[in-house]
Amino acid sequence: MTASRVVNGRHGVGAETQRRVEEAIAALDYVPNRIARGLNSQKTQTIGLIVPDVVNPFFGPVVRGAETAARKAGYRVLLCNSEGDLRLEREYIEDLISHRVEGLLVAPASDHSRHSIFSLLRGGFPLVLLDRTLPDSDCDYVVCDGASGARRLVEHLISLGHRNIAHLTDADDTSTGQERLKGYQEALASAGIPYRDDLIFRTTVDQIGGYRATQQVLALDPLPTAIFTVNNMTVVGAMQALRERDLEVPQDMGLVCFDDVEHLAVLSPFLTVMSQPAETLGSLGAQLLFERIAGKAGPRSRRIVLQTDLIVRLSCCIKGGVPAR
Amino acid sequence: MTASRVVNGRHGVGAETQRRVEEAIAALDYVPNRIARGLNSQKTQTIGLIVPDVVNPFFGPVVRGAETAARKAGYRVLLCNSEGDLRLEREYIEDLISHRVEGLLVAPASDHSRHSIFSLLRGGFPLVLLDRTLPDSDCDYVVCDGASGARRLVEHLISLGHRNIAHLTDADDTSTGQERLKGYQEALASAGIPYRDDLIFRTTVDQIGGYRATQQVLALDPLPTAIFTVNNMTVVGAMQALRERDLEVPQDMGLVCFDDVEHLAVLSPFLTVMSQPAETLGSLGAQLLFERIAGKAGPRSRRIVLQTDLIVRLSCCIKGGVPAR
DNA sequence: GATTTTGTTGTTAGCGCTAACTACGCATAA
DNA sequence: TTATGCGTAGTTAGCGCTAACAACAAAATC
Repeated sequence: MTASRVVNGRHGVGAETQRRVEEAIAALDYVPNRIARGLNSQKTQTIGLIVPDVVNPFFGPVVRGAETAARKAGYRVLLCNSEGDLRLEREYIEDLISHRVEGLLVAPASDHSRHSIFSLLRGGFPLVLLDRTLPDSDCDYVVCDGASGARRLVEHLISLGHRNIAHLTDADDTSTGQERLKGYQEALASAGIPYRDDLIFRTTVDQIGGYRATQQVLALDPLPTAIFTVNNMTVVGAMQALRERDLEVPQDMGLVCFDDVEHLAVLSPFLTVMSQPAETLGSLGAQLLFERIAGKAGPRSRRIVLQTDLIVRLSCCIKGGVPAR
Repeated sequence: MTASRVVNGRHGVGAETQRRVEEAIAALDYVPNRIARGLNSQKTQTIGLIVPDVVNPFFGPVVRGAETAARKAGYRVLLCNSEGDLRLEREYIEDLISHRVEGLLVAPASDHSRHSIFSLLRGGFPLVLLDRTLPDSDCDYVVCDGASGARRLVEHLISLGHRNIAHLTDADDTSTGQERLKGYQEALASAGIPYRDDLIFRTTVDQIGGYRATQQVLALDPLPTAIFTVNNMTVVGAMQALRERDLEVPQDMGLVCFDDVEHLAVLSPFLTVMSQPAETLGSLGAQLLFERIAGKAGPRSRRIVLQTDLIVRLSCCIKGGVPAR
């Protein structure tokens, strides 16, 4: 007990005793066991963070933001890559609870994630959703304003003369996809351009999905003059498909997307994008979570919506104007 | 005890009893407590992973590789970003030990990391170094062959006619920097080009460091015809500095570096690079670590050196030949 | 029928820590 | 002197789990 007091810097230990304990600590290379401490305090100083993929240039900064905020709050982060897979996501959640994380930051795979998330976490377990919301959910989240972002992005295309804009998005089971589609529709509507269902291409929002969807776009006649892809992975696949067909961006096809990639932006300032504050999203999410864990949050769920930034580069600005199609 | 047997799927429980226990588990939303299990088994099913920065396009895949391998082995990963800071790195190691991780994967900040790493981990704690080795270290590691990679990269430049090649590297306190410099020197030597100390620019190997060092390069007279930067962050800064001075790559200056960036490679296949198998490095490191943890590894340290791939793109191939300087 | 075996269930203890409390010596106050 | 308070050190118990063992009934064996 006296040793415990010394380790935790509590008062009520004589100077001589303290010295002897410290001596023993040094001699034995003693490191306090947080596992044991956690067992009786029910505090593990650990949170779980589930993202689809750390390598995704959007989620990398999210992870860093969350981890840095966690460190500052004295917490460690158990990182999990769900690969956007519901089964894996569920397995991770279960396992993290078993590891007694004090809270969970989750960027859910899709709307269907709500089954695992809310069944496993019923009973007020501290949870903050990142990037995406879930239907019928009443919990804290931090997301970006996808509708406004998409609207501004598409308005930008329209202002350049584009009328015929394809949109590559997901299977309509994520809040991000739904919001961005909504923004796309709003922009068309306010410009008086009719919405055409055949310009929406649903796919997996990764590189290969973007590639395949773009192949479908390129089968259209007439071709659209621009493509708006739902995220940074899809746009890579789109670029591949365009290059294969010897179509130049922006001369033959305008191209814009959500998410900026920092390195890319410097090395090749090319894509016009809607940039999301990913690192802020991660650190704010962590902050909300720690407030929740500390019981300082109140019963109402807190919803933070971050604004996005339009970054205009070259991928849709055409000197000779938009091709007539 | 009987409940414990059911939870762990041990035999020796009657069918009826098992049913009743399972019923209770469901009714109570019972989730086994790994913390308590870990306390008496001394196994937490957890490893620590320390990298300078997950956002770095090299370390992202390392983390994913390690995490995926860990999941397959039934382990979770505590992720830490050391920011290349020795103090922070030390703090993390201490904390992870306190969290009783069963082993540690570390991409060390620099040669100086060995003080914290080996003082904290004396006594055979399972440890695998990633990406960089440490001087006087006798422990498992997985790295890439930096000397050979750098040599081939510089030989490529030389084969294109470059003779006057600047090299941006770090403060000579990382094995990666030392190896790559060695490769650079070897390539020059075997081509009979004298090594010039004034073409080596030491800096922090991040974007701003690359930027500043390149400004110094551009103060040379005559200018070198190509720059070889030690990694993917430095090259971004270099590109910035070149652009500010209206120097075109490759017409006015050749540019090559270590590390490929996947998205970038597709969106803008521009930089000639030496690509490192980052994800493999992470997953192999994790595998070595789990063998060590399981006691299957033997006392000898295992050293894995992965080969790198030269990817030739446009950033140093000049149609009109190398400018005479 | 007596003994052994087998299968099932329960008990005890301890992993390392700390909240809550007890014990005790010493100084101060009544 | 006795009562009171304070500062320091130590005891007990319990967090949730499981190894090791004990207990017991039913079944198999002698």
